[in-house]
Amino acid sequence: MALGDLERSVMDLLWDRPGPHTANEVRDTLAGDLAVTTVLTVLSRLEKKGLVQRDGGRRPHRYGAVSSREDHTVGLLNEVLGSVPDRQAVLARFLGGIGPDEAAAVRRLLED
Amino acid sequence: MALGDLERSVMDLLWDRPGPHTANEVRDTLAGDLAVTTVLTVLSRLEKKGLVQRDGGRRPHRYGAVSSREDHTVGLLNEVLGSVPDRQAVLARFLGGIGPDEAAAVRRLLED
DNA sequence: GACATATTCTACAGCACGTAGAAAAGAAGG
DNA sequence: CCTTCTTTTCTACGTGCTGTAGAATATGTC
Repeated sequence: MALGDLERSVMDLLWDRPGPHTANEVRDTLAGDLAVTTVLTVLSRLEKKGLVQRDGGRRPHRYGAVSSREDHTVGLLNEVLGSVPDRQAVLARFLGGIGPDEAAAVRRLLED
Repeated sequence: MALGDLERSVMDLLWDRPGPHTANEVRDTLAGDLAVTTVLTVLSRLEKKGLVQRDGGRRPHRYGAVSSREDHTVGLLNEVLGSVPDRQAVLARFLGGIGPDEAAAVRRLLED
């Protein structure tokens, strides 16, 4: 599920700042001057997409990211890789394109 | 630039079959019963997106993919990775999630 | 030139997203 | 309990993208 610009900004905010947030906090932290209802709409859509979870126990409700930015991004990577018949071939081209420093890092990451 | 379902089908077709194709060939190969104009519209949009190139020398025009499916997909991967502040952290989680066989393949791919 | 074929223009419906007002629901204080 | 403030939900609209294709135009063939 692709994200729009504002949805993305909200997710970035939730990822960057720890803990659950109220809609008003999100609005105050976001750039620009949005209405709270706008933020609430976006948060609801993100919730429906499974990216945000809401604590609706007490008011105001608190919102937080369901998974980390890294896990979410890995999901995107696998989605992209799933759209292709030869995953290996793509990885080959990808690895061929990364710099030597990053290649070393990848090698290091594979020790386990 | 994200692709719609039909756009994706057309790209898959151009990637799977070699050589440039006419709009009619594309239409005949695609599932469903689309009008040629539909196919032409999609091909034009894909051309505008830089994914398809057209040989408009003789009629009917011939269309082909600009880059391989693998190169295009690598571009998508890098786009996804570019949206994140810590690329390395995402790669770490990604590599942690792949199977041992694929990890071995990646290791092998890094020999060069 | 008449006819067949191919391409471009124009158009529209559906959907996702940014955006927010109006209405409803809940809290808080007197 | 009644009023008032805050928060949430409903509803709505403009825009841009995509699937879809007819109408109009251009090009090739005989």
